[in-house]
Amino acid sequence: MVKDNSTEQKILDAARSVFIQKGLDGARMQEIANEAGINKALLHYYFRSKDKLFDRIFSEAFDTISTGLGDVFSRDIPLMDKFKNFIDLYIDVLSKNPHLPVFVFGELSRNPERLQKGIEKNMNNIMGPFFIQMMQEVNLGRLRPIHPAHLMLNMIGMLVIPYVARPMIAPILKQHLNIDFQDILDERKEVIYKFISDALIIDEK
Amino acid sequence: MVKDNSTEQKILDAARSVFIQKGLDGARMQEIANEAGINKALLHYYFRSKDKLFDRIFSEAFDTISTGLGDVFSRDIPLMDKFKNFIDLYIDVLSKNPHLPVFVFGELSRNPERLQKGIEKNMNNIMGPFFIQMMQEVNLGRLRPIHPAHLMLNMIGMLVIPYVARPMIAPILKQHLNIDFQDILDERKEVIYKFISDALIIDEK
DNA sequence: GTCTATAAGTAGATAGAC
DNA sequence: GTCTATCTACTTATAGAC
Repeated sequence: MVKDNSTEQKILDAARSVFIQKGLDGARMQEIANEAGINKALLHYYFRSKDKLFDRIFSEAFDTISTGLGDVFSRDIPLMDKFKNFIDLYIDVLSKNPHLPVFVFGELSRNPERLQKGIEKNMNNIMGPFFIQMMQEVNLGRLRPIHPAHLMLNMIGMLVIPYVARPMIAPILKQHLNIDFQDILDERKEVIYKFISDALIIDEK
Repeated sequence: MVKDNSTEQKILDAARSVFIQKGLDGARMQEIANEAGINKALLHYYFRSKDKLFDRIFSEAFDTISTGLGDVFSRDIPLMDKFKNFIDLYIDVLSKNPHLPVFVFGELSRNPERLQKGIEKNMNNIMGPFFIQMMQEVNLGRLRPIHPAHLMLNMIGMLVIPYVARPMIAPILKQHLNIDFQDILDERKEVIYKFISDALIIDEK
């Protein structure tokens, strides 16, 4: 993540930290300057305005959160392996960037025009073949029928929810059941894959 | 929702609308005053400060989003019926308040101390019996084993994700597959219930 | 209760020295 | 490139008339 110790890089690291924690409206240029160990004027020297600096951070975050959707689903492997790879990859990304979903979804909901154009073009080549592959498995009687869009929603929901709802759920689990949320997080990969396998795969006994 | 046309109620309606759309930091007292058809001074007359007004709105939102967790799970009915009731209730709440999850999760992630104390106490009476009921079904060989905490995460994730990620997913579905997101939303109740049924229930053929 | 006017503080952004 | 000092605009909050 950290390329070097140049001022620009220090600014980006500080901006990332502050923007993701406080959001566009809650972030202060002064705080970013402090965290970068410089002053406000230098921020404006490198990035003309708060909005421009934010755009940079948001684009980066958006790229991170849409990682793998392309790579994983375009590989020529069995469907369930795609799901497994997707789950593993996504949990790894999220565990390294736990606040990313709230940040991206929040800023996107207040300003949907931020949606990047790049993603959409790449999608065409991915979604088509993936949908066809799912239809085939269904027709072969190996998968219970479900619309691919719903399945993707289900997977993404199960993947993202622990990070999004953590401040709400972690205290409840701890207080009433003495469960550490981190233990739950550690089990998510296996649990989610098993859950969708059980839901999808038709047992042929 | 609207009790009467009193000034206080007009303020609360306006504040709810603005705060949920823009968040605490993005909201402006002037905008709330405009939307309520009054001036800023009157806002401070009714609610001493922006923070106090926000607290009121957030508490209300938090109550709404934690609706039913109690009612549904404490009723003495079969486990799968509880899930079905929970899904139906939650989707109804969300379809009437589609921006609530992003709002609550966002504000809570920036300020976890907002978590209400009330919820936690009620939880004790609910979670215990529900967990026991699940264990029994598992021991009877009717449900595939899964930790109740994971199951709840899975359900909540699948329920909430369409509303949270809508600005990101809706354009993709529309552009590449010509699917209206509203059609997906209309199918969620049935899809989610079927998905968890297929995942949980052991077929006894 | 409701208004106008204004105070007090803070934000992003720039000027200009070094 | 980096700094200090400052401008301008905006925001919450209050004072005080009606």
